[in-house]
Amino acid sequence: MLDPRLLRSQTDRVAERLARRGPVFDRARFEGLEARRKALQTETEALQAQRNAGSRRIGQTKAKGEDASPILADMDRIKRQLADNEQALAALQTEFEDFAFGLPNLPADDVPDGEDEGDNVELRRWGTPRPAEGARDHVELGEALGQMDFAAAARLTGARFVVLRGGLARLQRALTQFMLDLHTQEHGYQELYVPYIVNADSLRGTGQLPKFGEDLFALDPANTGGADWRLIPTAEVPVTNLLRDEILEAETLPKKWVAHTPCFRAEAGAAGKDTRGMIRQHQFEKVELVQVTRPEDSACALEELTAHAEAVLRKLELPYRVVALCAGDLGFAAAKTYDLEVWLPSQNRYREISSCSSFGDFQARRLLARYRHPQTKKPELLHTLNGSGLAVGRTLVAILENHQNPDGSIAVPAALQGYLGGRSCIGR
RNA sequence: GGAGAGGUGGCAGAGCGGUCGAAUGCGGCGGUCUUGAAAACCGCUGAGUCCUUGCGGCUCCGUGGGUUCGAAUCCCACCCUCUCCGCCA
Repeated sequence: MLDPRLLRSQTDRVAERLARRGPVFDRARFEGLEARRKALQTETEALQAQRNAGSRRIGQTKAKGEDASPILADMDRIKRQLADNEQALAALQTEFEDFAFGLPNLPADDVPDGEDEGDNVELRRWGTPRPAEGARDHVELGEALGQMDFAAAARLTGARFVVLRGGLARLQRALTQFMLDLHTQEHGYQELYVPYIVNADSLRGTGQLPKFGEDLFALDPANTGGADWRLIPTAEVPVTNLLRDEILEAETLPKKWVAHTPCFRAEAGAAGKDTRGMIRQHQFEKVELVQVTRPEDSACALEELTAHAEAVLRKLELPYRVVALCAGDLGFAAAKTYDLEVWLPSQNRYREISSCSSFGDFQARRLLARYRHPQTKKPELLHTLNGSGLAVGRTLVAILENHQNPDGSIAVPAALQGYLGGRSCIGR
């Protein structure tokens, strides 16, 4: 969430920066809420101070063996008024929090202007895109190999799932191992294993709740003791929430974590989009990079993290481009985002395969994720970043489409062959 | 799933319903001493938040309710941890 103090003290500036995303900030509503909160909170805290002072006096009076009943009579009035005030304040605070939690992050100053996807700015390209002519798509290739089966998955579960067999199942595993090894051995990340089911507090911490609950699969409360547990939509949730309510020592920073998890997305509102193939599934594998830095280091860390994700594409010999998202296309919690888009010849265009974002202190504030400043010794909010490194399912799609041979077999990039028992080709 | 014990500051660990945000120890920071370090001694040392920024106020002792003028302390429910038993990949 945004800094409430900044919101109050520099409302103009905040409104201006939020306006770059579009009409997301109802300023009149904010100012109304804020005026009521201020009055009510000040009054309530004053009453609490009276109550505390009165109670103390009663204790002292009784200790001296004197009669405390005059004070007690006065306390009755304070008590009743306080009960009313506290109730009203709690309601108002809930309303205020709902409002504040609904506000997206401020775009970083160097984020390009723009309303939507069309205004994103391409920064660089790598590799030579394979022409669309003669290129079969991954569904055709996978099914012809007899190793990618959507019909079977539909029978097991429903739409937007897949069964992989033999070489392609192994290819997915190989891709995962390759990515983990690259990030841990060459890029300095620590590998984590984390729960795939998280509670509502964790989802609030990273910003999936309260706004985006419909995109998450929820467990039956009958099986959770009534708790609100969801399947993770990304490893970002359990990994970043490791910081919740923590105060880290400065010398332990930056934290660089990598985790491979399945990701579960209800994809509410995506009906009709990418219904063919493995591009948009309810369940997919992802290797996620997370960094936690001091505030002054987060800008560099984003460049570094993006380069780490790019390294995967290069080693897999997959043509891609890097795009800076414009203000209007930024995700809710992001201050700045680079998307990596891999070339898909069957679609004759680049498709997102990784999204690398800096969140500034937006997530850290919700999480109360802090570090102790070496000079002031005071806790200060950390900066969080993450990016896919990469989405494994989409990487598999890209491998198939970019490295297909005329006979329908798939050439295995050199970097991956060691993970496939030395094989250089996946065929029937 | 059953039985028992327990959740208090960075850690360990006290805490008769009444100046308790909380003894004490360790750790950390600063100082004295020292050529330097250690030891010893002295002092400081939780977090969040509000406003009229004051040597201010409020909130926080697993979570949520309740009793009370007043709750870390009493009552209820839940969560978690540990030990033992059962079950299980």
